[in-house]
Amino acid sequence: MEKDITIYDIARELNLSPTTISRALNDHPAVNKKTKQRISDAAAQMGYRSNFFASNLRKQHTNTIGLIVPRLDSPFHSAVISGIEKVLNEEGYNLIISQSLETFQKEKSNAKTMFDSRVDGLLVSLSFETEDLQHFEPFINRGIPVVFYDRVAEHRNCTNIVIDNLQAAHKATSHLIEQGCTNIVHITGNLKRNVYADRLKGFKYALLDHGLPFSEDQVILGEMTEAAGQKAASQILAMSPRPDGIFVSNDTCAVSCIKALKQAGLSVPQDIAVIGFNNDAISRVIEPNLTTITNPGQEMGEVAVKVLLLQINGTGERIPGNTINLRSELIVRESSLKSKAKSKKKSVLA
Amino acid sequence: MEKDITIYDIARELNLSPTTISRALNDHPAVNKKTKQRISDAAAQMGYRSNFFASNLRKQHTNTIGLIVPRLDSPFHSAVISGIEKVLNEEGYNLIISQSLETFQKEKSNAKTMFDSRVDGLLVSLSFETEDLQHFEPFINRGIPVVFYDRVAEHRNCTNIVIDNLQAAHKATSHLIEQGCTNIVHITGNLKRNVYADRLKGFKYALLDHGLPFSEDQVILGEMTEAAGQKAASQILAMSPRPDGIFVSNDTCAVSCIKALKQAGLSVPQDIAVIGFNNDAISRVIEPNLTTITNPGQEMGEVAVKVLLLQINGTGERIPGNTINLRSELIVRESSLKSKAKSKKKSVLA
DNA sequence: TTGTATGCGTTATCAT
DNA sequence: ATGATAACGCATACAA
Repeated sequence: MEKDITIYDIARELNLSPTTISRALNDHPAVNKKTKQRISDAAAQMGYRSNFFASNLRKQHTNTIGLIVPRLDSPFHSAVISGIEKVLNEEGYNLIISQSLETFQKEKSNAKTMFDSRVDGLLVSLSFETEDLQHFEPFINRGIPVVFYDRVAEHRNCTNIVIDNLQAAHKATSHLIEQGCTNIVHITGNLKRNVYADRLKGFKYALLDHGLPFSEDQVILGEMTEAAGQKAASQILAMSPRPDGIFVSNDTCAVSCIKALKQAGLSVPQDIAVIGFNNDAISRVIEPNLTTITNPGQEMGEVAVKVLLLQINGTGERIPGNTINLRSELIVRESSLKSKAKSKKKSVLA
Repeated sequence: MEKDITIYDIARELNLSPTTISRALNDHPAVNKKTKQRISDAAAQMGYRSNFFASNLRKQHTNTIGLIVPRLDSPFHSAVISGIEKVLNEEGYNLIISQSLETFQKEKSNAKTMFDSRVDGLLVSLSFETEDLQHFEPFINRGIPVVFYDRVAEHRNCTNIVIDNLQAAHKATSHLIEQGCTNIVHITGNLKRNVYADRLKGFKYALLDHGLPFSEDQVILGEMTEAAGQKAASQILAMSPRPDGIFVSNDTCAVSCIKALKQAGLSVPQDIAVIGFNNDAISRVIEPNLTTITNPGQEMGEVAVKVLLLQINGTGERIPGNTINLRSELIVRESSLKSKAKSKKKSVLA
């Protein structure tokens, strides 16, 4: 349990002032190259490590950015975090993470913790239940940039990173219609969240654009979990006439729905075509493979953090109320392919 | 951009000394109850927030713990992190995370960052390539506790949190043998890592215990990725005589292997029975559903961090070189059930 | 190019 | 029960 060595120790060792040591270690231009070298050698040799806390205390910033995420154990958010961590690590920033577990309450308390931790910037994907953005005001008021991604909300000064959910949903729904579906159900999440509200809009507009009727009965709202998918399936099975297509707002839910449907003796896509969302690994495992929409988590994380860093090191540019759209596309697999589907024997057996 | 308010501001406001404010805010017993109340009211009213950095600088600890994990985008590690975050959040600790991406190099650099960040404790699951534990010595030497989980290594002073991989593998292999398999292949990862080495041992011992021969040809080493599963499948298809059972060290790999096998016209479990590892969601989606072994990620995370916290707040107990075993069990599903498998028509169609 | 002096906000020590 | 003072390690304004 040795003692930490400080710039004072190095200064004494080299007969220099602590100031010079500090400057050299921070690569200040006004330090002699040779002195700089001597100092960095000595520092390395003596096992010096900078004290973040003293430095932060002095500089009034933390080199830490905060992330509030609905849940950690989701393939999409894992990918996002992976992207964030990658960039941040290269830039020498630290990341602190907390999960809201989809509750407003927890999200508020997380925000408070982040604020008290004096993060230099905040990355947020909103919980299902979040009602307003009050809890982020302290950041805004102090000029601490906040960037929302995926589950976003409009706020002056905050940038949003998203995909075009409306368009994606429109594409998915249109695809179902082109496959011959005329009675389509949409399973989605809490409409407070843009992602679900926008997908519902895209769903509606697509029906409209193809001259199909829309009624509220065609929308099933839920938690988008495995259990929710099962429950939705049984609701769908009870509908009459039975729907011939389903557009689900995530793959987890779509997959469990398909499982339940198959168990009930239906065949996908012949009896019901299904489309999911996110392009999780699971979508390539379910049989039939799931048609879905890509949601570039890793890229979204990278972009979000880059935008945040840009604002932190603000070279003036503010980008207020701006939204950045990332590309996403429909990946067509068997679960929606009514036309090309060979009349498999499986359908008979079920 | 208002100015931060400090204990001095509160002190001035209430005509007290900063010392008393500090004590009150830290719930020091030697402060009058009523004064305490006045102070905490004033603090709340004035919007005071403690400055971690000043406090840390003074107290010489950070209330932050570090986590080094092979990859963030894995269901198992997501679950672990979820567990860790949950406990830490309750205890008022911060978590900083970095991923080694399975390389020794990156793990070393991560460790250095963590050390420079002056984490109060470190949680680690080793990368594939890690050769030694040198990079953790600085922590040990400074009395900073390090806890390994899942991918662990023996080290004086460090606690390991694991499941009994040997026993689990033994159970899995025995199950295959009981199902009538006599020519079993084991697909696993880098044997530097305990998890893979122990599973291989369990595999061997099970064969031995049932009087079956073992040869090195029965072991396929790989990255345990989706691609690795495919590759392993083609190797298996080229073997003669063809194996009738496979025990795979993770579900991702097992699933892609099954997919390839099916594509080649084989039926699982009739032609080849398969068992995976981890009980990821994907194991309940693949057809046939995958027999697998539970690996309690969330619990492992919780236990690991609790042990770490115990050592940090060291009430004397050291638990050096100790290992904590968590329960895990075999979950039997269709992919290994040769005996009960109805001769499905699917087998004929393939 | 280098050095001196000071303050960042807290907490520990030692008084009262 | 409360207060005065110093110290944690660093970075900057100012001086030389």
